[in-house]
Amino acid sequence: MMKSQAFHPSEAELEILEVLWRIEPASVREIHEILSQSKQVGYTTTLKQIQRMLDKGMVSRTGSGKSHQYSAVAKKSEVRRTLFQKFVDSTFEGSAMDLVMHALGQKKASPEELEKLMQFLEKQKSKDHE
Amino acid sequence: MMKSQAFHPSEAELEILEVLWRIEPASVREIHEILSQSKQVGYTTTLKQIQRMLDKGMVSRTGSGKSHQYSAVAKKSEVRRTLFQKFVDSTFEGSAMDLVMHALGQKKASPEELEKLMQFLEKQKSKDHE
DNA sequence: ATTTTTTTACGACACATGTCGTAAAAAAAC
DNA sequence: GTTTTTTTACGACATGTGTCGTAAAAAAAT
Repeated sequence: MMKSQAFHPSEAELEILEVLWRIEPASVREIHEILSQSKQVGYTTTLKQIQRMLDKGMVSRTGSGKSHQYSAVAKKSEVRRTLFQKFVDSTFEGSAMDLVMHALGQKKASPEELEKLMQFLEKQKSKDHE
Repeated sequence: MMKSQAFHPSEAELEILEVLWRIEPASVREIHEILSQSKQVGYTTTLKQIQRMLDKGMVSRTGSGKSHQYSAVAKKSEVRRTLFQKFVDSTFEGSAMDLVMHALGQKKASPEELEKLMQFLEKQKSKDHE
C-alpha cells in the first residue's frame, strides 16, 4: 500500500490543523489547551502528533522564544478542496451534485439559508451566460 | 482508542460495499472481478477484506450453491448518511450549508443541474410554509 | 476415483494512527 | 546556582488497514 502524498490528514491531524488555522502560530501547549476542551487527550499525545505532522511537512515550526511555534503549511481552503474531492469520489461516486442534493435533503435549511443559496445559484446561472 | 461501532467502512471496504449494492448478492469471485477492473489487487486480498467485513457484521453471507454469497447489511443511503455527517463535522465544522456552498463553488454546475437545484430549493422553501 | 481448479481459512507483514510513559533538555523560579 | 516546571525527544504498544502466501477444504473435471 502507499497512497503517495496528496493530503491525507487523519482525524486527529485535521483537528490540530483546525486549531492552527484559528490561532496560528501556536505552541504545543496552546494547541493542546484548545484540543482538550473538546476531547480528552494527554499533552504528549498532542506533542507526538504534531511532531509527526512536522516530519510529514504538514506543519512548519520556528523556535522563537520559550517554545516552538507551529503553523499549518497548507491553507484551509486547499485541504478542504482535497478532502472534499476525496469524499465525493469515494462516497458519491464523484458526483458533487448528488452530494449537494443529499446535503439539502438531509438537513432542511432555514429560509435564510435557502434564500442565500438561491441568490448564489442565480449568480452562477448568469455567469454561465458570459 | 476505540471508535465503538457506528459505521466506519474504510476505503477498501466502501469499495466492496459499492459493488455489493450493485450486484448483491455476490460471491467473492464476482466482487473481485469487478474490483480488479478499477484497481490492482489480489484475490485473497479481496477475500480477506470480505471475511473481516463479515466478522464486523458489515456483510452477511449464505452458503448457497458452489460458493458463499455475500450481501451488504447496511443500505447505501444509511452509510452515505453516516459518512456524510462524519465528513461535515470533521471538515466543515458541522455546517452542511458551508459544504454545499463549497461544492457549488468548486465545480460549476451545468445549467441543467442548476435548474434542477433551483426547483428543488423552491420545493423546500414552500415546505417551510406548512 | 483421481486430478485439477476454486474457494476458504488463516497467519503474517508493513505501515499508519492514536495513545502514553520516561527521560533528557531548556526555561523559569527562587 | 540549585530547584522546579515546562518543553522536547523518543520509544513503545494496541489496533486498524491493506496486502499476500500457503495450505486445507470443497467442487468440478476427467
